[in-house]
Amino acid sequence: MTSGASTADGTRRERVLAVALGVFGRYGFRKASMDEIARSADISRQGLYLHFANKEALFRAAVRAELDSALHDASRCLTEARVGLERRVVAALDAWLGRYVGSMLASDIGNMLQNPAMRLGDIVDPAVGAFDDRLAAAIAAAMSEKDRGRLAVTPEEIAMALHTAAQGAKYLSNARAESREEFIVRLTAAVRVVFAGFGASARRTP
Amino acid sequence: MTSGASTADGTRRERVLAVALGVFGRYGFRKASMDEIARSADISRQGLYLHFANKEALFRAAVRAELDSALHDASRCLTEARVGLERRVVAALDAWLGRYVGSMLASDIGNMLQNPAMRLGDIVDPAVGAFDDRLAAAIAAAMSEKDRGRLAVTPEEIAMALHTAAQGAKYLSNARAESREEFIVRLTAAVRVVFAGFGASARRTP
DNA sequence: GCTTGACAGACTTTACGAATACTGTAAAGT
DNA sequence: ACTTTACAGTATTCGTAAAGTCTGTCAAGC
Repeated sequence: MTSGASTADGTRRERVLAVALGVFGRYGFRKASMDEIARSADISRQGLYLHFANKEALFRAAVRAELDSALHDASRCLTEARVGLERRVVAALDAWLGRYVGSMLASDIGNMLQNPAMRLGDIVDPAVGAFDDRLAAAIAAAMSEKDRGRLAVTPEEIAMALHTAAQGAKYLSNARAESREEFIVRLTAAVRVVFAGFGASARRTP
Repeated sequence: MTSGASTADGTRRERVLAVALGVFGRYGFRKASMDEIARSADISRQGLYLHFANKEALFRAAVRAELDSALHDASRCLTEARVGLERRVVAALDAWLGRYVGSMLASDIGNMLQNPAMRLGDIVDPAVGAFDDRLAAAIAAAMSEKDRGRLAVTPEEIAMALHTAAQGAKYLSNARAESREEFIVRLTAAVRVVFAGFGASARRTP
């Protein structure tokens, strides 16, 4: 096998993407330069062009990798064994939305993702959908049959509402220049309320 | 009495404040000019200085008036007779946060209010507190004694969570350039979920 | 009680050429 | 599989100077 190649390739690629996202996050798409990214990743500028056709392709790949990673982390939080639903949901929403809260990136990555001008819908929308699906699945799994009949809302609706509330907590914390801790407090308060009405099955404490 | 004066004063003042808020909202504090505000309000620029010491005083007065008005509207929504709590809460949150959703004001008023650089905390914080209080009171009033004992969260916590969720709905609708209708759909979905667990008393339909 | 006109000083915008930086491509080297 | 060097064409930044705008204040007038 020409073995080491593809593995080393993968690691290097990942490192480049992580570095690139940091630079894009700090400076925004326009002001981030290929040269700065290359230097930060300790490769030549031309090395970047061997992996990515152009600046936009690199940016989109970095966003995709970041969303994959966040989705993976959030999924892991949701499937944690022996932890109550409420805690798992808070952890997952924090992994999904809280990453850059309080880090005062000049042009916040989360905002870039939502900005229609960036045309990232084809990358972001499926990731958001996947997150909502897993959140809904975790909620459904924790709901008893009884709950499912009794409640007027579906797990999907609960997941959407939690996602909306988490977005609000993030917005408020960002707008008021709060720390990630304060974000988590806001988030926890909202999640607690959503689950407060849903019986003991949802509030099992670890 | 030197009667007409003070009444006419009040009306004129209100008109000026409404116009000023529009101009501040469209252009932001810096780019909004006293001249533009004066012309839009059909008075002379110097007339403004007879009522307001300077640009900042005018801005703060306009913000105060806007918050008073929004708080008044929201309160009215909350005390509407013969309407279920859920609908009243949606209407109140829409009155409180939804006013400028979808109106593509260059520098959205809501964002100005949250921006610490604007130093509006002494005006905004009490108004936000008052809104939360009234929201909590409306929720408390609709909760049966039984509910109050059964639930693990207070009306105040529920109000805060609803407020956070509404902020999230607003952020998402703004970021994605959605209309106010779409904002209300998001908002309603979140409110429905929060109240879903809280028994029939909260979901009485009108 | 409000208007018009005028004014100083601070600040912003515009214009413009020179300097610099960036992207994307290519070729030669290790 | 990557690096270095080089290059064309374009975009961005920088320094500077002139023109313009804005705030806040004053005086005179109805």
